[in-house]
Amino acid sequence: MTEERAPASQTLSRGIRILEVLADAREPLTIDEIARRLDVHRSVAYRLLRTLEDHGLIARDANGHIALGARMAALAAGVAHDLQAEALPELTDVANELGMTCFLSVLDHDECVTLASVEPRHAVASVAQRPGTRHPVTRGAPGKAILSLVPGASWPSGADAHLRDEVTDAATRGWFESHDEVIPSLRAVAVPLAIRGRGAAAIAVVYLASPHAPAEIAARLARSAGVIRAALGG
Amino acid sequence: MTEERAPASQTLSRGIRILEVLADAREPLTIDEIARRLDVHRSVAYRLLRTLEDHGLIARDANGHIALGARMAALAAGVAHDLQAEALPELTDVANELGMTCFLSVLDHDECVTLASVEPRHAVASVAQRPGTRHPVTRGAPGKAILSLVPGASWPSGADAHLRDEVTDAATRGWFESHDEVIPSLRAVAVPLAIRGRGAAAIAVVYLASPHAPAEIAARLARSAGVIRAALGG
DNA sequence: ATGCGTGTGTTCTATATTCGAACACATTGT
DNA sequence: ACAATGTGTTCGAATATAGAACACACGCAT
Repeated sequence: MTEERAPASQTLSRGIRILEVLADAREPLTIDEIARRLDVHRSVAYRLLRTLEDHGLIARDANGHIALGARMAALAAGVAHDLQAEALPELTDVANELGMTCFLSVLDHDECVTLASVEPRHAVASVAQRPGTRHPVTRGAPGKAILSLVPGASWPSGADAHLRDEVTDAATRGWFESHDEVIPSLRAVAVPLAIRGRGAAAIAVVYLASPHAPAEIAARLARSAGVIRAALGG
Repeated sequence: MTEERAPASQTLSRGIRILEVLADAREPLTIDEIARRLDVHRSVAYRLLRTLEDHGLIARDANGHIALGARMAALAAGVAHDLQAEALPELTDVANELGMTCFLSVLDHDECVTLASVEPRHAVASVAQRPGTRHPVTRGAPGKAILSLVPGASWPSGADAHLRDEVTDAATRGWFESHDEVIPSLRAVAVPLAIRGRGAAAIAVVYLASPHAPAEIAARLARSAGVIRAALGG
């Protein structure tokens, strides 16, 4: 059944799993605890940790406990670097004009990952879409906007017929909205952002209440999406 | 001389170097090019890349070329997670009250890394300190603020006597300023942010010109620093 | 103090894992 | 048609790694 033909590197895979474990854990961990969670011998974890430390990806606090290092953030700055660079000014403009948190999301397998976000002056809440947050792409306006760019055949398994109809319907008008889907009582409006040769993306805003009509918001987002796409030759 | 007794993991180190190479390269690379830059056999790079791909840390564009994947951003969100969470609302307040970009930096070996930044409404420029940017800690106001928290013995090699005097002088008044140090014609004001058991950090603002006196700005920053430190039990 | 539990760092050998060459194939441009 | 470039796969040899075992430091209870 499971056509397991993946000749993966054991050592590298374990090293990455350490990073994943540390990102999940909200607190610094000991070597023993990390080895336990990876289900490897402690001396293995030790060598891997030493290597990660050499590269600055992890750091030890005063107690010797281990957490992700600041250089992880520096590495992540290279993700879709040009897209972020072009999108950020636009996100800022939209956030300030509409008074809403505005953010950029991209597709990552079956999840919707926020790459950058900008808060306006009177942010309703600190529920701000922090960069790096992710949730299933089948939920929320940005997710649906992204799905509208993806060939139906390669949709994730969580997509039912109802979702397909909803997405294809909204795709014709060019924008998407959601309510209570990712964060309770929060609304979102999103437009897809397709760039040549790059994965699907979307820009969106979230808000509690707004003087603007959703269609009006969508029009503003679409304008910025056009600017970004033009800048990247998409 | 160099007591090289670092039993590091070759495989993991090479895998990480791939990520570093991809972060540096502003464009997607081929497997051959990556293997060339790592100076390893292509089949080695291939297996490592396959593993990185399994974990979502890299992705291929339409041409099959390779770039950092969105999940890198998700991983990086775990860096100093609690610090970021506590600092972000404060950064936002400061940015909006002073009308300047406000950001959080931490120490990473001999570099100053920006973890989070917030732009105000009327941002003078999109020179916004993007999260992940880094520069030598010996330059700029945030760097000096961070250095003031570091025992002199463990200062980086780039620190001369002049810098030491400057930092110790400013440390007594509690805040730091710089001009033309990191970005030409830009000024910055920073205050140190020491948190129990965690690495040195600082919050700062950058601006071109300001109606506020530097001391006034510093006082506002210090207030937020106090709030953050209190929240984290530092 | 003594013992106990936990955590870190180091050394060592068998072997599983990785290395690197070679092959097959697709694509692109000359 | 041919070379040039890139990708994916196989395979034996060699080496980097896995995991056990040891030495040590620290905190905490008995």
